[in-house]
Amino acid sequence: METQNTSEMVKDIFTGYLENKGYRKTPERYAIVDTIYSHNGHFDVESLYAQMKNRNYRVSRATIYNTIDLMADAKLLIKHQFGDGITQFERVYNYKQHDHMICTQCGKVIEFFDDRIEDIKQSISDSTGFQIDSHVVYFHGICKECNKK
Amino acid sequence: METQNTSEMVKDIFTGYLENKGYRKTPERYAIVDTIYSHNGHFDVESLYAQMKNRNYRVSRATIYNTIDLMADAKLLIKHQFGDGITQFERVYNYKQHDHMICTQCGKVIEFFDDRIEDIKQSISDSTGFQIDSHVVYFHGICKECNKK
DNA sequence: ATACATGCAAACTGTTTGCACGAAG
DNA sequence: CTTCGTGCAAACAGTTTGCATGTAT
Repeated sequence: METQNTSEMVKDIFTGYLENKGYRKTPERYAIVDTIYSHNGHFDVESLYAQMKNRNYRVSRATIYNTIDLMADAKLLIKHQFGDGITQFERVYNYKQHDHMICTQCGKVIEFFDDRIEDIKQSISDSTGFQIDSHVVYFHGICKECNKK
Repeated sequence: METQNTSEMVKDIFTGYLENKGYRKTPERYAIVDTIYSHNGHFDVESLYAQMKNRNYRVSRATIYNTIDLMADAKLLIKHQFGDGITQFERVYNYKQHDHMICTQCGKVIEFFDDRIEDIKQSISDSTGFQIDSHVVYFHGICKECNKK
């Protein structure tokens, strides 16, 4: 099962990260990693907190913030600020590279993919000496549905 | 003088926008537009507020927020959230189209330009029916200087 | 046994809101 | 004269911080 594998892989990467940095392997941290990797979409801290409550995990918001930072550092998730004021996150390991279009009318976020972005990263990196680890691309505009109205 | 022209053009666009929307032409709004277009770089609300105080303009933060929203709507500025929690803005009219690289180590923001991004926008727009008005591209990584250390 | 991580609540910060006053139309 | 915009301060929301307790090492 593919999901199973991803989940295991992520746990291993995270364990390696913690060991490497000398951080402790607490059950709370693993519970958070697990919950995040149990679904694909974007999420914010508040809904993650609610979801973990539902699963009967007892973790505080502070620990969620802390663990999210660790995961971002370990390249297991990425932070988004689409402009509505709420910071969103999404898992990044083994999930198809993609970018986002945001409708300025209805707020919908649509994913798209274009591999020319990798080419651009390569050449900018080559010409500037800036080592590019990750990227974020947002296209703002009016989605198909809103445009019909 | 080129700056003079830009400033005049922007004022005209803004006036047209206000008239079109039926909003009032208040001195505070023009003072804010003027101050923003008196420099090029990124800025946040707090530093703009301070700068206007120095110029002896009396405007409240609330009015700054309000006017910034109008300018964004009029496509005279763009909003950035580079990830440090502070929302930054930058003028956009008659300023070379560019994007940003953010050093995750020292926080530096470097501008770069690549016109292939326009090609991508075009083809994504064609294939999805999403009307793309503007874009934001962030490359995250380690800048040349930090990489030397 | 010794820090480090957690939970909780209080503190903090950037932004929004409500209201009375002032000015644009 | 009417209504919208402003200034001010209070409210708000998301995030960070401090401290006592718990627990991984």
